[in-house]
Amino acid sequence: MRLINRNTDYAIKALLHIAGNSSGRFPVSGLSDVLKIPHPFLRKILQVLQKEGILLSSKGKGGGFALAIPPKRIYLTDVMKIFQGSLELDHCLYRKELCPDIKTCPLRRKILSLEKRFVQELASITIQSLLDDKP
Amino acid sequence: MRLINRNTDYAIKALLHIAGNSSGRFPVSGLSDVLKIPHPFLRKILQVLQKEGILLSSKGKGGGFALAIPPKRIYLTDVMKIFQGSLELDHCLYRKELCPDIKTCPLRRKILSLEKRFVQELASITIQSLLDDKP
DNA sequence: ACAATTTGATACTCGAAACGTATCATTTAA
DNA sequence: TTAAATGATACGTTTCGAGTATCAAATTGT
Repeated sequence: MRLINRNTDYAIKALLHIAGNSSGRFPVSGLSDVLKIPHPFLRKILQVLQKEGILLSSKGKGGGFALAIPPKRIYLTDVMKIFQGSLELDHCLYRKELCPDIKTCPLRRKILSLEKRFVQELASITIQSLLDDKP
Repeated sequence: MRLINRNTDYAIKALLHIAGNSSGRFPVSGLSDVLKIPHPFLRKILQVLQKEGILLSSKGKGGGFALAIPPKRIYLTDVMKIFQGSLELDHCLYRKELCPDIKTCPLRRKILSLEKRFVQELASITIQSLLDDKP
């Protein structure tokens, strides 16, 4: 079972680093060294975060990335949605289509109710709350 | 996010059908018609459940599968473990190895505690409880 | 002006896992 | 003895996650 994929994981690590070291701009090269994430891969991730309005970027010498919004407004679930799509736990897939007994399937009903609470708890996690938790 | 994969989903559907219609033996052919699951695929799934002690099987004419244990002792999490491996939500993978900052990663710590409660709730679901919930 | 450094955009490769099929052997009831 | 069932296992196909490669555009220090 995979709750967090690598894109999300790397994105969170990068955001934590940026949020925890408030100097101006963070170029990918520095981040990829510190976080030990392949440079081109991290770069693609940060570009996505920029498009989504979570990071600011500036080109050229002295350029790099910085937070576009304060850490307490960057939610883990937002990042997950960006890199992993919907947070729904059950897809009830039936060969490309929705499962035909989506109305009556008791498994689906149970899972949906558990899911709701779980996602609510997940939704309370922000970059700021993770920073606060750091040992 | 994929909580339940197809093997598990099909397995649960089959178990629900068998548990909900107490006649002697259920051959794969009948089940695959009713549940609209490809015959050879379902067959492989039921064979696994037999090996795991959840189903009994008998060969030859009039043969088929039946429950080996009562529905209230067949747990969703057992079936998930059989077909999906460990239930852990976070793997903290870092290129095939464990993430190097597994001790300090604040994301991991948070997720672990949420996970624990979630799996506990999942663990209360049995074939019997799903049957009871049926509309 | 220019060279170095940075991001923007996008196409591509690679491998593993999920999903499903095929086949031959064995058992059993009628 | 034959038809109907499972046992065992190998194979194929598709999808997706993970990571690479490359060219273009912008910015800054000299």
